[in-house]
Amino acid sequence: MTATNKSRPRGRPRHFDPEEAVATAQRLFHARGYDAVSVADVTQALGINPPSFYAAFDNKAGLFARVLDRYSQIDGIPFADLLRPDRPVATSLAAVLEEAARRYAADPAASGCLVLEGTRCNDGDARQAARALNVAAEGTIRDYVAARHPDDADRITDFVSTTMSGLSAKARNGHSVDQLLASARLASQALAQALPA
Amino acid sequence: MTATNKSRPRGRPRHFDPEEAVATAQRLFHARGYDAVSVADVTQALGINPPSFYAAFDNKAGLFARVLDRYSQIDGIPFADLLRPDRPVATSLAAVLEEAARRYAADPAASGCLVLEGTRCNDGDARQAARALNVAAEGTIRDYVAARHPDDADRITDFVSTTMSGLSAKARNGHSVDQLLASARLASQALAQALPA
DNA sequence: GAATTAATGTAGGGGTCGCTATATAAACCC
DNA sequence: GGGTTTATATAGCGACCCCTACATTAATTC
Repeated sequence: MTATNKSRPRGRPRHFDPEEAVATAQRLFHARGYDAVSVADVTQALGINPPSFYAAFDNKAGLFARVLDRYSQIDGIPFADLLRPDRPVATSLAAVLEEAARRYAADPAASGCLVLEGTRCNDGDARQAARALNVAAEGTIRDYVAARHPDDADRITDFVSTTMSGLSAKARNGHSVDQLLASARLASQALAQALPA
Repeated sequence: MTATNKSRPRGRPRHFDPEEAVATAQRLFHARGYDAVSVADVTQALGINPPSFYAAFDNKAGLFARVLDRYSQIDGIPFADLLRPDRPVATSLAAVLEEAARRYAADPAASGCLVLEGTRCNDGDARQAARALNVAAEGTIRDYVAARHPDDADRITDFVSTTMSGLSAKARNGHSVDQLLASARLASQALAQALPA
């Protein structure tokens, strides 16, 4: 499967797979939020003891950073695919919002956006890691908009980001996919109006 | 000032004013969020000891309920004033969003909406208290919209609520009043388009 | 005055938090 | 085998969490 068949490293071999561990931790963090997941929760879910955890991930925020990277690469919104230069900016942004609506409510056990929710946790390091990814995503959006609507890039990006934050928050408060989609489409109407093709 | 001059009650008189205490606690909760404020933080800010706190407010969530009531009566958005029957529904809702944008970023030390942020904390009782107020506010909006646009009331309410959640989240992440106002106005464009006067 | 009522201050219980010191176990190389 | 390296398991530290038992103080009523 995922066997990396190099000659084994020196000391005692690991009893668990760090990649699987990150995936498991992602589930926990996404379900309950960073603050509500304790290191004990993680170690128990992994069937390991605290020293193994700290040897592999340094600390709780370190694990969260790994989780955020995995999330943005695997489960995050594929901005590169959606922000296409061959169609109107408003159309691409509408696709982003629609994709957000679908993903944020797709799994009731992991609602909302892990990054956006992470930007609001009570741990400074974890919050900063999430904010960095959030800033990067906003930068991607802003650059895309600026290429054709330079004067509107900032406020359009703010609006899209604000809407996504709202969608994530409402997903966590129980809104269904249909409800989120309806809100996303209403927001997209504003974009279509503000960004004439 | 606020002296309620009735004949004093029986036992030893209180050393602190519960109303002032609620106001102080509101500041703390609004600044840091429910989870990040400890009972020790509150008692220290009030200059009292834990037993006095628990005698007056039962527990931390009990204090938060008092704070939420005070907030929604004094610092919350005045829906009754803004949702006026003498102007277009979309205009009233735009006024609500604009008011939210202004309030959420007015005080950098108390950004966002205390109720909306409270609906996402990690304490069940506190969360439920906040959600009850949120549900009530959404009901007010829904009833107002339904009077003239019954078929659109649900989705419009969802959209307004989602936008407010986004504004609150972004306020807490550092967006300025101007940024929030711009986003609120873009959202209002969608409302104007969806709800013809 | 004595009895009653209620809020106070002191002190700490019981629990969870993130994290670690220490010793042991399991692989490697020679 | 012996020596080295690395991950493990056991056990627990110090800090903080929400909350409370208990004796004391300050007001009332009688």
